[in-house]
Amino acid sequence: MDATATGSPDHGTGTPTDAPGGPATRGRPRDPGRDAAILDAAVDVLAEVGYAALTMDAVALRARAGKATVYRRWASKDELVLDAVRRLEHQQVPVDPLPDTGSLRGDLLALFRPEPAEETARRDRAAAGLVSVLSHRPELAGAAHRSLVGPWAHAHRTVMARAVARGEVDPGADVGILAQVLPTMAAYRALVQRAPFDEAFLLAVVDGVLLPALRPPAAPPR
Amino acid sequence: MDATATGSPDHGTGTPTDAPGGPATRGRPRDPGRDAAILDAAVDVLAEVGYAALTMDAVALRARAGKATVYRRWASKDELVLDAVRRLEHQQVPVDPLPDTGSLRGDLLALFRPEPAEETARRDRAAAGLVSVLSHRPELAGAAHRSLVGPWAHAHRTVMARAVARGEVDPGADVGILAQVLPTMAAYRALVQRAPFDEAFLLAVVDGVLLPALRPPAAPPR
Amino acid sequence: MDATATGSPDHGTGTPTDAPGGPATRGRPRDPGRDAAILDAAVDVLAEVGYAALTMDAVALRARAGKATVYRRWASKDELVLDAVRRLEHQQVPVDPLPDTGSLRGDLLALFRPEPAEETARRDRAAAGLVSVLSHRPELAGAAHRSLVGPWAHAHRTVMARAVARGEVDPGADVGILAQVLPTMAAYRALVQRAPFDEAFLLAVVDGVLLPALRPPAAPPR
Amino acid sequence: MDATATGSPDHGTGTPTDAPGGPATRGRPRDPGRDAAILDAAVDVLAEVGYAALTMDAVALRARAGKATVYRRWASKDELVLDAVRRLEHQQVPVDPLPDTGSLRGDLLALFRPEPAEETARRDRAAAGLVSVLSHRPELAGAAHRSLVGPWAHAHRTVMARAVARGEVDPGADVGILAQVLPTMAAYRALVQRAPFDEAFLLAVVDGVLLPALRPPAAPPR
DNA sequence: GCCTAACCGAGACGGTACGTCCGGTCTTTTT
DNA sequence: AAAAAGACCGGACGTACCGTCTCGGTTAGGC
Repeated sequence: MDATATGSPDHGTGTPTDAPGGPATRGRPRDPGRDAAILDAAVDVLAEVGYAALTMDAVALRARAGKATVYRRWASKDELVLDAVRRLEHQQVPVDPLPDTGSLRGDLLALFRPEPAEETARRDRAAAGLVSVLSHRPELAGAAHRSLVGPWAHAHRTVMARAVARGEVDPGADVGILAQVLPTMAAYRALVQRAPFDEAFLLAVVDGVLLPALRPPAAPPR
Repeated sequence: MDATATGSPDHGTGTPTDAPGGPATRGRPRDPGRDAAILDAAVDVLAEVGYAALTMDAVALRARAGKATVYRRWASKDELVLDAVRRLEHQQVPVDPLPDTGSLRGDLLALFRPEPAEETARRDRAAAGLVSVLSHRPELAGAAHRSLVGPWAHAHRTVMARAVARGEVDPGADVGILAQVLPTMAAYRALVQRAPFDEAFLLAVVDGVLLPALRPPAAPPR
Repeated sequence: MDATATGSPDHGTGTPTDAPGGPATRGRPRDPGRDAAILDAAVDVLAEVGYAALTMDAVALRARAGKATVYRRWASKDELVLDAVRRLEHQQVPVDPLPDTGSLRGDLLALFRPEPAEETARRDRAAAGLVSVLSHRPELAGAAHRSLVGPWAHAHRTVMARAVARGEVDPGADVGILAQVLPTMAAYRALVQRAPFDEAFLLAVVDGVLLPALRPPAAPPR
Repeated sequence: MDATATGSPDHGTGTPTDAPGGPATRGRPRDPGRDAAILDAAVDVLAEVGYAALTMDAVALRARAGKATVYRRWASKDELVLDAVRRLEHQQVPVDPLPDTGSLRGDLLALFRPEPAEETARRDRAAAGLVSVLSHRPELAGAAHRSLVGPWAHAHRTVMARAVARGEVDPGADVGILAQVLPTMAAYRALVQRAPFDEAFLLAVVDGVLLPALRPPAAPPR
């Protein structure tokens, strides 16, 4: 269900008769290399001309693929673009080895790794594409949101929970909502405002919003 | 420059007193009523079928206008839709008489006034349109952002400044960034996430983020 | 009836109150010079770009006239083009002083006056226009035919009648149909075939068709 | 050159054996059935509403074809209409078994075979279309003329030559031009004058022009 | 080692919206 | 009231692109 809803390639492993005893994969199997080639082409075209001017023919041509090969994997332009954007976003969420600097502020800042300018431009074009997809297919909004800010929010939640465990911050803080603040505001910047997500903004949010809201409720000794 | 950048209708050639001895306005002048009729039609169609299915022919037909009359004023579908969205946004000044309940929490909650459901649906469709326009013309992102969250952020800033003046909150708080938190997160919800901006979310942000971050540093022992 | 049917300009001498005692020509009278200016412009445009590419705006622009001024005189593009063609054709029917060389053959050949090549090209473009008008408005076909081949056929009829009176030709000949042969074939050449109406063709028809058909029925002395 | 000049559908790229090692025909081949379906639809629409009101959308709709499929074969409305007219003309070979009644007059009259009224109307609309095409593309005039009057003139020439061989007519007659008289005048009637090509006219030309011009020079004393 | 089904590139296909152009009408100001 | 200028409605034009279908040809299995 998730695969269909989010537009990821429909790898035809599941034929109608998927029952035990009859996988019966007859005929030539799909070339898995085409998936990546098409997705790469889509990312390139998206970054070069934007969503509005992206055509399926152009993607197919650049991937040296036929249009049928594309449509066998993605049901529509929107599905393809959505996956292309995801590929772009996914490969740069830096939360795989979660930083652990010992302080909450250090962790939060470390989660933001500046990227090369070239990559930034790429992401900006992709953001335009994603936004447009959402306007065409609102039912994908949830999936896109989860995929975009979900990992970031999860990382923030983890880092904040560790700070709580360390006794560094207010144990009664609403970590659930606080963990969403920075990812959401950053996503809004990228998708709608198109302003750069620079370090100044990062510091303003961390030092002006998150840390004040999390700071312990006043030390007993007055 | 403004006209081009923002897509507003390109009204004729110059003011009546163009130049000394100038030819003045010759020929039939543009009918200003057509501007409004077309924009209204665009807003209607946008609200009914959304951006992707909005057709210039449909707009022209509903406005009882020829397509040439539409294209004489807006150079493309995107320009027209952008103006239509703007009209929608403009006509809802969110906080004309700024609430003053005496407490910061009361003010913040009062700023969120539930609107009739019908109006909400209308604005949601329009938001979809706006988002799509942004994906086609990223250079308009700044203007759209200012018109969407600008007024809200300004209202929040005022309310917070009053709380500072009352001595209710931490005078050293970064009101500049804090005033953006709720408007930005709300806009993200509406434009990208397509989740309802309901009261639960409002309370979570106010009580979990804004008030904690603003509370005075030296709380009396609880 | 003829004026309306053929599209000649509707010179507004006849206002609704044309009754005796009340000519009452009120308001600014029509500028008769505009008729000629517009017609000249139409002829020029027709000759330059042909019927298909002739636009009313182009004609009005070249005549330095407003479109309303054109439409006040001619009800449609077809009517105007028809008149333009007529002006072109009319001014070169050379039958005003009917030639009288003393012999039928001399008269027939004299009716054909070679024209400068520049004028020929003009006529060719005009012919295209006429033909197209007829395809749009078949009801004008009769009028166009009468105006184009009518004068020529009348001239031929006169010349042949004189030959009959002189006893030069068979008195029982069907002059009615014979007088149409050359004008009709010439018009066909000009309008449809677009072959030059050159002297060779003229001689072939005169010497191969008309004179043989008209020659006296064999002299009594064998 | 021929294809372009005449507007016939542009079938694919080259013959199967294009060049040694050539890429041969790749991709889905053109469906030849669409050619005929579109042409048929064009003929129908032409006959129903005439050239001026013929719409490419109407043709495509009736042929259940997309507009791209039409424009892939014909570059413009004119090209398509020309081919449609040609199809109409082609399918009426006027004189397959040449009549041989024994007399020139009998043969000439027999060449005119009345056709069903329905067919006449069809051809008349088609003639209007042909004429209009000529006005848009004068360079096709020659071809149209050859296809329209060529076969008829050829038939007349044959019949007249037989009469010469029989000694029935003047052996010195200019059969070349005489054979064109009736076809040309008939075509003029149909295309320009829009008068019916009725039997009265036929008899007038045959008895008033052709037979008198062809009669032997030494008639027995009447 | 063949047979067969499903793959692949290429591109034609139906449908639909785009933005342009033009015919004929209407509405200004100026003469 | 006519003239010049030009905006107005309606509708056809030719282009572009989406998603589907159909070619010839290739590439795995299964027999």
